Amino acid sequence: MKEEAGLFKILGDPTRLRLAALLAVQGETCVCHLASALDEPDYKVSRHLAVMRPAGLVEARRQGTWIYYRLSEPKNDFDRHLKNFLKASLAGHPVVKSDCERISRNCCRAQ
Amino acid sequence: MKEEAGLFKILGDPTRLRLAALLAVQGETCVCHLASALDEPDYKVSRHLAVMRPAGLVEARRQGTWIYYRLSEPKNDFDRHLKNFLKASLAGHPVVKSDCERISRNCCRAQ
DNA sequence: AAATTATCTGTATATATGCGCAGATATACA
DNA sequence: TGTATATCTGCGCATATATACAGATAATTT
Repeated sequence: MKEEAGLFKILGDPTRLRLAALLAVQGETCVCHLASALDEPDYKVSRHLAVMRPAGLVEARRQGTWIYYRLSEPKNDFDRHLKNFLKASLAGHPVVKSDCERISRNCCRAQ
Repeated sequence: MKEEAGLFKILGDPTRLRLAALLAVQGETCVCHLASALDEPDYKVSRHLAVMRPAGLVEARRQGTWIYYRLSEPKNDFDRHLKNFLKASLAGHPVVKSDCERISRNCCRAQ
């Protein structure tokens, strides 16, 4: 049960929950886009992603200077339920919606 | 978003997650049954319930010496999704199953 | 009224957590 | 090689959290 609780704990921080919701909605996104979406400093976003990563919540892929993060593919039933829950319960949330809109298209040279 | 994250945070402790799952499966249960189910001291269970209560996760009802706790009725879509998620993702969990079985029928005089 | 059972809480302690700054690392490009 | 951009991390600080013990409160029973 400790593992499941650990996932809840990680999502129990507003910044990390916003990141997870954003990734659930937007799919793979680079750090600078995530930071501009949340309007938070890059080091803060990076720190939180570094917490989510070893827990298996997100995975990263480097492409040149940028690092793209995405929600991990669910590895078991709990993960699957969790991912569905995140998307279903937060996709329509005002904060998530405005985070999506706030993604700056010129904070880095990607796309 | 702070409110939703707050709920995750509260469930991000193994003891509280077990309590929530147990209540989701068993329905209304008194503190001494919960404590015996989790095999944890009553004061510990009580403390954690006291954290869950003001967050609107659980509600309590006194009946004589005993206090029965139950998951609150969902007050919005997020709550509804959360409750479903808890039940769907944890009802079959080994820990939750054995917690259910460990509920002693003689730790107090209720039923 | 005293004893019993169930539940809660004040306090101390140890540990964990989030944050911001400054600097490090990595890649790309001129 | 030097510069710019993107990302990460060591560190110190302030705050939050979980736990255990002892004692408090509340309802019940004798």
